[in-house]
This record gives sequence, C-alpha cells and structure tokens, in this order.
Amino acid sequence: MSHTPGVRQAQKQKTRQALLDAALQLLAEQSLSSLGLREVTRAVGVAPTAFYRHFRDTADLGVALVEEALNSLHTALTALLAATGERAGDDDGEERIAATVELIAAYVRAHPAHVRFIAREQHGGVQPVRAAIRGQLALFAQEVKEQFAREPEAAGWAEDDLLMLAGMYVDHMVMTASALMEAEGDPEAAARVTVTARRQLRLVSLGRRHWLDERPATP
Amino acid sequence: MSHTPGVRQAQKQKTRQALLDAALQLLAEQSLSSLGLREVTRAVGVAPTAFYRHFRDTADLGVALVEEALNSLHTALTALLAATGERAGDDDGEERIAATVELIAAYVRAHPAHVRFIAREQHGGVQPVRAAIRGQLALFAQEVKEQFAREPEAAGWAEDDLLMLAGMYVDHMVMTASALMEAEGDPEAAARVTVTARRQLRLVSLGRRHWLDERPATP
DNA sequence: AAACTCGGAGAACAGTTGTTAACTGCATGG
DNA sequence: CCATGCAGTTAACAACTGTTCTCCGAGTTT
Repeated sequence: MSHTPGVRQAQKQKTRQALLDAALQLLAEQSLSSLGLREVTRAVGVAPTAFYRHFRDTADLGVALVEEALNSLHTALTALLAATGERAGDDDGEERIAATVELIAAYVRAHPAHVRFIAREQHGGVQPVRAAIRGQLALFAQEVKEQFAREPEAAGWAEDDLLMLAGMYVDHMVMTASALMEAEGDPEAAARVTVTARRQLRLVSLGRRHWLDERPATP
Repeated sequence: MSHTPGVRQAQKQKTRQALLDAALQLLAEQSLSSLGLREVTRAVGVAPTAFYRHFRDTADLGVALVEEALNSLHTALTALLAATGERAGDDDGEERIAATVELIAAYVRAHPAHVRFIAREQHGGVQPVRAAIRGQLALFAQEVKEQFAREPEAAGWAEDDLLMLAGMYVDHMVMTASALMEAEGDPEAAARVTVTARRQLRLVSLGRRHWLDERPATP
C-alpha cells in the first residue's frame, strides 16, 4: 500500500468532504454566521484543530459550499437549457414551461440542502459568501441569456434586455426552488407552488412575446 | 411626578425599543441565529438579565422585529397603492412604473436596516421568524390583489391569477429593495438596479395586459 | 532505508455564552 | 402612606467558543 502516491491527498479530500457534508447538514437549522468550527469537527469526529488544515474560517467553508452547491445547480441548468432549447417555438410555450418547473422540482428533490443553503446565504450575514453566490448566479444569467439569444424570439432584442430577462428567469428559479423546499413533506403545498410557478412563467413569457410591440427602442 | 400612571410602562417600552434598535443595528453584519442575548444588552447598556423582562429568546426578539419592520413597510405600501391607484389606465403604465420604483428607493433610503433584516431572515435560520415574514408578506399580497381587482384591467381575471400577480409584485418589491440596499453607497450600481427594476415591471405589465388573449379559462 | 512532509491529535488558554438565584429601589394601587 | 408589583441589577454557574503550541505517526521523496 505504501509508496503509492495519492493516498495521502485522497484521505485529505475525504475528510474535507466530510466537513462540507456535516456543515451542510448543520446549516439546515441555522445560518452560516452562527456555525461554529468546533460544531462541525465534532459532527465529523475529528479534532477541532484539524479544521484549519482545510479552511481558514467557517466563512471560507461557506465559500467552498457555494462552489459545491452551484456546481450541481449548474449541471441541472445545463440540462434544462438543452431540454427546452430544442423545443423552442414548437408550441405556445406551455410544454416548455411545465418541463422547466418539473426539472426544478426534480433538482430540489435531489439536493434540498444545497437549495436551502443558497437561498439562505444569498442574503445572509457573511459578505464573502453573499458575493460568491451573486457572482455565480450572474454567470448563470449570462448562460441563459446566450441561450435566449440563439432563439428566433430574440430577434430585435437589445443585449441589456436579454440579460434582464435571463436574470428574471434565474431569480425566479431560485425562489421557486426555495419555496418548493419549504413545502417539502406537504404534497398539497408543493402542488400549489408548482402551479403558481407555471403561471408566473407564463406571465413572463407573455411579456416577452409582446416586448417589442410598438416599441422601436428602449429608453 | 408619582401617582401618574404610565411612567413605569413608558420606561419599559423605552428600553424594549432600545433593545430592538440595538439588535437591528447588530444584525447589519450577522444573522439572527447568531445574535447573542448578551451582545444586545451590552449594546444598550443594561444587564443581560433585563432581556428576559421583554423577550423569551432572541428568536422572540426577531418576531417583534418582523412586526416593526413590516409595519413601516406596510405604510409605504399603502402610500404606493394610493399613489398608483389614482393614475390607473392614465397612460401606458410607464409613469406608474417609474413612480413605483422611486417609492421603493425612497423607502430603502429611509429604512435600510429594516429592508436588510427582512431580506435576510425571509430565508434565514430561525423558523418562527421565517413564518412571521411569510404571513405578513401574504397579507401584503392580499392587499395588492384587492387594489388590482378594483382596476378596470382586472376584468375577466380569476381570483387565483390576481393573487399570483400580486405575489409577483410583492416578491419583486422585496428583491428590488434588497438589491438597492446592497448597492448603497454606489450610485452607479443603484441606478443600474433601478433601470432593471423598471424594465422588469414593464415586462410583467405587458404580460398582464395580454393575459387573457386567446385564453378563455386558466387550466 | 533514512529523511522529510504534513494531516491530525491533544492539551491548554482566555473569553464568551445562556440561565439561575437572590437582591434593590421606585412607581403603583389600596 | 404604606404594602405590593415589577423593571432592572449583581453574582455566580457550567458549558462552550476560536486559537495557539507541541507532538505523533504514516505517507512520500530521495
């Protein structure tokens, strides 16, 4: 077993991941700004001082969690853009909307803790974490915008307006995911959230379709 | 001075308010779940045990803060509904939108700490506080819906759809207020947020206007 | 096979936390 | 005017926090 490079590094990343997992679990019932270093190490079963080998702060841990969470969300977003992109213009958008909401719901079912963390810390008490989330979500909006720009409905749209629209979709996605997670365990409430989310997307879609009516240029 | 009823009660509410104010200030750089009882009393200048005369918990303090914050927001909302209600249908809605965003901006300038608190604890780590905020915002949406129902544009709308629309406006208001607060001190960023908020409202307004096009009933 | 690296353990530190108990003094109601 | 109520104080408690320093032992390098 010895003299095989990588064993040490693998062990290190293993406990690092254990710290991240334990923290994410503890953050179900509190905010990052109240998460204690000792609390996390105790949950993992390592000495408090071991924490410093991986993170400077709990804030640093938080930034790492942002990357982990929004990486998984990015995977879901890519799937969503691919799935809805191929049926652009097929129908009045109703199927597209239903598919979008269903994909969000599936993501929430798969990663509820990540959704909770992002929703909570997006406006939370730790500045670096807020900044990290904002930056990643801006990147998402950029990707959505580029997908929109590829579609025929985007003809005549200003870049700014496309980005605004993409931002609305991203924000709406996060809010819907958060609402769905809060309704976990109550299928009726979850159904209500789903129906509302679909109607909201329909409203935005209608606005999008008439954006250029009698409007040669945006003021 | 003695035998004058109310002196004692007035003093009590005075320190109670001092506790609330100090807590709100401390919550600028942390979340409620990490706010310590001693921290608050120290900032006010009273003994830690005095806290218990007013609140059971810091969570209890948080619920009181929700009521205070959303009471001031309710005043602003009423003013906004009155101001925009009287010019319903006057123009294409552009002035109405600008007035709405300006009123939100004015509110943020007047009560930034309240806005920060609501945005932060809406998805925060303290369940009773989350529930209190959700309940109050639902009441706001109800009021907005009733205002909408009074306007001629609402003819033919289902109750559910009107509430959905009102909810979108309330959510958008909170998000815009939060974004404006985060941009405090940077006039350029604040201007960007304002412009984006106006465009988003315009998009929703367009969707609203075409909601009933070729749609006899909502599925 | 010896030298080195480095993730983790252990103990100790000064400070902080929430909560309890018994108290003080003043506004209050009879 | 006196007895009661009650906001706020003082002191003490066990428990917990983040951080430092020293040390160990197994993976890694030469």
